[in-house]
Amino acid sequence: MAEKYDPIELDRKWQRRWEDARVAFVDTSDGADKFYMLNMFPYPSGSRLHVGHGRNYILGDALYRRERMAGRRTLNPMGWDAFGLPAENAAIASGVPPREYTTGNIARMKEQLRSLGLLYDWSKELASCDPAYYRWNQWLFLRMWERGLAYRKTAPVNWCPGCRTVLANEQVVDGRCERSGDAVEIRDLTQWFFRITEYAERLLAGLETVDWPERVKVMQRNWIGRSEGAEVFFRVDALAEPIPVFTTRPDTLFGATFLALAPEHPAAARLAERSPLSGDLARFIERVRRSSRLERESETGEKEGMDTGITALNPATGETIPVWLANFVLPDYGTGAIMGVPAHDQRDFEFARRYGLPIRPVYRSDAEPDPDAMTAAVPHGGVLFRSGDWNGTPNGPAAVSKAIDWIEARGLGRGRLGYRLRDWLISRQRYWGTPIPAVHCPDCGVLPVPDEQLPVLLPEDVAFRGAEGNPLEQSEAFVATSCPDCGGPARRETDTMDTFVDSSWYYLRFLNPGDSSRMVDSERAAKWMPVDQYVGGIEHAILHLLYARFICRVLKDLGLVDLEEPFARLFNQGMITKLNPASGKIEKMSKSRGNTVSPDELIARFGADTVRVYTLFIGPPEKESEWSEEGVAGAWRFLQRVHDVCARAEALPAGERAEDSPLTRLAHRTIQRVTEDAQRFHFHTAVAALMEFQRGMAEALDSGEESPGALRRAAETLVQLLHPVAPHLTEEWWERFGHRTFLLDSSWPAFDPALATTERVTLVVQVNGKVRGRLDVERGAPEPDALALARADEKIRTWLEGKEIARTVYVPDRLLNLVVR
RNA sequence: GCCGGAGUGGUGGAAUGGCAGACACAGGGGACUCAAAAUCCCCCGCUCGCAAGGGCAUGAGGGUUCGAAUCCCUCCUCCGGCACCA
Repeated sequence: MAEKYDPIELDRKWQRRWEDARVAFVDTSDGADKFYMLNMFPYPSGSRLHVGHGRNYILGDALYRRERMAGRRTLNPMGWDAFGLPAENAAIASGVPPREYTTGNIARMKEQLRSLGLLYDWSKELASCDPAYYRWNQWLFLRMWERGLAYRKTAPVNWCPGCRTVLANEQVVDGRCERSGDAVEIRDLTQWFFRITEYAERLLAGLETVDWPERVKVMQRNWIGRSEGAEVFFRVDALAEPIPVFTTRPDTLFGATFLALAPEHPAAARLAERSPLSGDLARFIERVRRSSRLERESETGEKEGMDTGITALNPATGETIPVWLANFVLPDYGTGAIMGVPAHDQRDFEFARRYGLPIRPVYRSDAEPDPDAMTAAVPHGGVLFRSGDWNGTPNGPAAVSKAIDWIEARGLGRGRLGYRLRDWLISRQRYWGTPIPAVHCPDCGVLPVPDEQLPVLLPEDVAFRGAEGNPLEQSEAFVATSCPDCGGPARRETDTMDTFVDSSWYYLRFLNPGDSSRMVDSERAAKWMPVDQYVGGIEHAILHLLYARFICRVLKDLGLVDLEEPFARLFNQGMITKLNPASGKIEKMSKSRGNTVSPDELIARFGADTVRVYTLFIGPPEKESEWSEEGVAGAWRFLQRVHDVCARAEALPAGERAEDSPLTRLAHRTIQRVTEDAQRFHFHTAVAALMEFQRGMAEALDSGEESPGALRRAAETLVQLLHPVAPHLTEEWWERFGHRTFLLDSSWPAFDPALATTERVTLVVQVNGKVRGRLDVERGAPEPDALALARADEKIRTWLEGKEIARTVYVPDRLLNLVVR
């Protein structure tokens, strides 16, 4: 046998070769045969990657190499989502400046990616903390400000005490900060927002056009939360302006027996002043405002309210109804005010019962519901009654639109859509992010930084003391500026942008990373966008993916790109899990749980190819899979065997034409299987097919029944098909088989459908649907032949004894079913 | 509660209307070796049977079909999302 398989040496050799040749470089000025594939760019964390992270990149690299061999000019860039809290926290903890910390992490992480044999077009590398990058965040912000898409408002916002900053709605999970887990407080603050709600309809519509996992699309639809309804105006006797109410059931307007306002509603305070219960109301408003999100949203939370003593007019009945403040009315959904229809809405019902408010049913199925006997709201159903002109209208969408028409005709309101989606709060009271380019002038107000002054640089000579808050506030050199309008002394905005702004357009920047003249190269974007295949974790199902879709639309409206959906196809890889010795349970692999496996040691011992083979073989990539140390050894053994069969085939002469032989047929069948599996990312079954192929080759080498040419060609096919999974070993053999160019640059093998089959097939014979025998027949054997063979078969004959064949079902090359009586 | 996904040997999984368990891992047996490691070969769903062979089996129950892990209905369990959103 030839020399031993030395993966460490091969890793070194081929990683250097690929790098020296800049194999992954793509000229993006040319869009011919383009394929843009992208892994979500990572945060350069201070801890080393574990094999769970590795799955994402290995899968991406295998896809990249496969697409490339299939003949596409494939772009596979990499960059760094380099702003964010950990670097700043590290600075507070250890005094290392965030930039230095981040740069060091990037270098280490890059080396780790390289050691896995991952190929990226590093000529397009970018880092979001680079002023050459983040200046375009600022430029975009200014354009959005001009169009009213970026704005400042004072509102109750989410405050994370642990992170000491506000958060977007999307970053609050179950009332807690998604990062730190701290309970989120509600504070009234003046903050910067992006008007994503204006794009709600377009964001929903676009979901129909992308090839994404259904669950991600469902999550986004849920998050946007569209509902159709109407805005109805209620005249309030103490106020000049009527109060608008959003409802999805305007058809129940005649059943509205009270009006309820969120305590945060701007009219609430004014009502309190005019109310005889002024003091009590003010205290109630204060108490509700101070409650945490956790309390406000908890399911057990009591519905609490207070009568303002002021009345409104039900616009349909003309009756006087009381105006209440209620804690269950949310300030930032709809109009922050509701009409209470206790007969047909469970929440309103509970509220009405608690405070003795009247209940007035307007839908009846058989008998009229008795308000006094009701123990719960009556579902909408039957027909309307006690509803004037609408009486007799059956429940359904027609009733709703009839009501809207009626309301609009009388000027009492209008049809409207409601969304659960809130505007994106982008300001952060932290240092390590893009400075928001605004100036506060005592005379002129809040003004944009002029374009020519961009970028507003993040100062790097600041002190990190922790509890004192954003170091930018302490940096007089940063804060002190002059007003762009009057020239007088002014102060800079010290909030920075949510880092999700950075990641919402980076995929475009890979096309012109060094371009200091513009944010996006529209021509190249036209040629290369959208990203054909995006790969990343499910944790960004809403956050990053929603923001990126939004910003892409904004860029379209700015005329910079001509598309709405940046990511045509999305793939979410499943997590890697492992037994956690601490808890005894199988859990997601993570540093904090202490159940990580480092790829570094495995690479040092078995080489990168083994880690790649096992990672891809572990299971279907979209599902979570449990890491097993023993499984790694299996991958290693397989590569060893591949090495052995290649070594045995090395000395054989390359054959001329493919002759028809069992091995050739196996090769073509394997090409077909691997090609199809790779197309649906199922490298685990592709590897299984290659394992069978390898064994078939070993047997053919032993038997001596195959020609040298067939053996040698099979070895080359094996090496080609295995390349996306195990690039180092396969490049080595490709070279030793006499090829002068990279295997990576070879053409993916094509299969001949006529050869991707065997000549003889096993025909299953069933009697009454049960398998009773198997026949070895020639492919394409006609039914009478098969039937004759089955009748002649001794085993099958015993099942037919004394029976009459009533019917036969014949599926050529597969099965013969004899139905007997 | 609503929506989405999943449930197959000891384990990861394969098969998406036609041989259930490919390919691996673990386990058992053997070869090589003074021995060990490495490597290679064989066995490996449950059950009845000396064997030949039979029966059962893809969360549970029903249905469609010549034939169901796969399609339909009812239910159970687990995972994920949304949920006081008017």
